[in-house]
Amino acid sequence: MSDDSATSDRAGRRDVLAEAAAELVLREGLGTMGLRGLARRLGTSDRMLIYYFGSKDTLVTGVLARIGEKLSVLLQAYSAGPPVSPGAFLSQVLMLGRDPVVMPFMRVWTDVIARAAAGEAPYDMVAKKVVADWTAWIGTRLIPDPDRPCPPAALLSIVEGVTLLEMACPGSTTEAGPWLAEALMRADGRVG
Amino acid sequence: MSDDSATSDRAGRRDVLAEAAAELVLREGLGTMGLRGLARRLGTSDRMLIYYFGSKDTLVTGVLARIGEKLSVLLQAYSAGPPVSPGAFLSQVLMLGRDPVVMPFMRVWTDVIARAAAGEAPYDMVAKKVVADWTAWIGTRLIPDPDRPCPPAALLSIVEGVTLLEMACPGSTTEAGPWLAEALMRADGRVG
DNA sequence: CGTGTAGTGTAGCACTCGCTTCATGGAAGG
DNA sequence: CCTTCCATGAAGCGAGTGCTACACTACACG
Repeated sequence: MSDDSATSDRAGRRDVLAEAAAELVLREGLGTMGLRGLARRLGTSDRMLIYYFGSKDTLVTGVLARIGEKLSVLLQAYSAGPPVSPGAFLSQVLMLGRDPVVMPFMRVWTDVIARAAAGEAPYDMVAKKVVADWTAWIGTRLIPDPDRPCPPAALLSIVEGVTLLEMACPGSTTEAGPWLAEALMRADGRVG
Repeated sequence: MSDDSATSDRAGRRDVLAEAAAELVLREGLGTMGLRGLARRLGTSDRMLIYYFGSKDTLVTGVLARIGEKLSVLLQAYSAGPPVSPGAFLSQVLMLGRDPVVMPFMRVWTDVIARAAAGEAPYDMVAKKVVADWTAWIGTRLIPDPDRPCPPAALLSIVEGVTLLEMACPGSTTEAGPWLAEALMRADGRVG
């Protein structure tokens, strides 16, 4: 019950498992989320995963929520600067997406959204929150433009599209990212 | 025993099944590609699908190839005009993607690419060809720009991203598409 | 007629999936 | 010591998957 023994009670053990699963998913992707395989990699059993999480769906949503928290901590560092134009933002985010620390998060989120697009539960629910969080964050990072307000979903679409294509056909988007960022920056400078 | 004849009953029946399956997938998505469910909707049995196609993978690739042929016929009509700028092209394609006839194709291809991104066979192989075909077609539709050649994958990324986000969170991209097209068109007009 | 052969229905195999049931070990508490 | 209850392993359930073995019909050909 004391803080140093927080890992000995049930909630603590569940937390440890969720954390380990989150690290595993970031490392190896969502394809590892079968109960038996996941349990084996975590050094436990499917029986115990159900025991601690109740169902696979709550396990998945819990692990993804934890991954979301990790990412939001990471993004704090990038939210410190001043708001920027859509083109500059896209350039920053595409650069950020190639950071080896951030890349696993992009891949997991894109995978979540892809599964949601296929109608797979519980990813469809998670995806709604992920998209909402991303658009909110993007909104705070953009210079407000009363003439042509940039919908955050526009930039999110580009990031998701580039990430998806890169996952499906590695190397196919090496030129696409920089060109898009530069094109939007050209558009930034073009006044109505 | 002359089944090497071009119009053998067996090849014909397989063709009929592939065509019906293609129509079904366009109508209801790739989620309907389980052998038993697919067979039931086609008025036959899983036993017969394996009999005519040999395996599910060849069935899937055959059906997707047929869908690709259908789309390329559709796109012929849009390949008649002169090449355009990236912004104009994006505007046209995003409009095209809302055409009720073309939309099912976009959804299927995006689903294929999403499954490929997850490493699912045989979609990973199909996706490579789909991406190659799309980039080739986009390449023929763009005005060559010696200064800033637009990588076709850039426009494909946007189209895939918008489609994916729209499938996962319907309505989330209603403003994104037009804004992106207009931004790229602004960039088109910006020289140097 | 008999013999083959192409098409098809029925049942089933071997596997994976999420999840449950049962039994046990072992520590906490009286 | 005995009881009680939490954590865990072993096995299994029911439904799903792609795919196969077998039997049967209908037709072709000698």
